[in-house]
Amino acid sequence: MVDGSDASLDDVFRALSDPTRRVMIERLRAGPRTVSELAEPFSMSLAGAAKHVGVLDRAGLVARERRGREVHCALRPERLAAAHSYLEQYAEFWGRRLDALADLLERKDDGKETP
Amino acid sequence: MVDGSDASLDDVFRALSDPTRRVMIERLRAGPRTVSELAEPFSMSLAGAAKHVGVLDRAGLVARERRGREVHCALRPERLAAAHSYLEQYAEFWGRRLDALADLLERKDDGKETP
DNA sequence: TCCATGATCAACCGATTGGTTGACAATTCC
DNA sequence: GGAATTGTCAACCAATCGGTTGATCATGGA
Repeated sequence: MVDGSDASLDDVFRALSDPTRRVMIERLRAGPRTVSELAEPFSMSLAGAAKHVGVLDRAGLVARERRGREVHCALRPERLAAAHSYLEQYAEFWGRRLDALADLLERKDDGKETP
Repeated sequence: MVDGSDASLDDVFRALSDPTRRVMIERLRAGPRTVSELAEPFSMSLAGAAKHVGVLDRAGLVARERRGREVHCALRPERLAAAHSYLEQYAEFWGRRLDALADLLERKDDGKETP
């Protein structure tokens, strides 16, 4: 179900709403990284960056695994796919309605019974 | 550019991270709605709901247009499409890597130079 | 063995969030 | 004109967020 009240989407979209975290995710596309490696591009304390990784973890977007004294992180695609497929609901909309939009606003609202 | 530091994605994903706002967006798929109509399903003050509409507006996800004493809202697909195409970057990832993920975590990290 | 490294944790801070209430403005209807 | 409807605005509140610092802990390398 791709329902609007799906609580797990809250966390996924929230996690994606921060540019620091999006950059982390993008770097993880190239393969696993340690927390320190993920933190390196940012002028930020390690603890701060590790918090971001924690958010990504709790959102289910990355998996952390301790290996010795370092923690390796890998991208988990499932939740990203969930967010993607949520938005997919609207693909039809922006294909079909792109031009109709202006009219709906400027003229009378004719859309209420047009599902 | 579908870059991680795109500031407008911040607002879009942030707007999508709230279930109230996702429900509003989904109802707008069927056609334009007034602020009151959007507020109706929720046990929340009108002012509260109107704030959510404001967030959606500032994120570029809906367009508001005052018509008489009511404000009509319509879905604007462009930014939704932007978010969708951002996630599209990863479609390749979850296609190609779905099975590789477990290995990357359990075994040595072999992914660093595999873009 | 000693020390530097990698990471987490707890406490704290200012800013933002989601929500409320109350006042207000504009429009519509009688 | 007067009253009800629709919506915004400002102020406020508790909770959360993004970030810091300092302490701690385990591990790895000299």
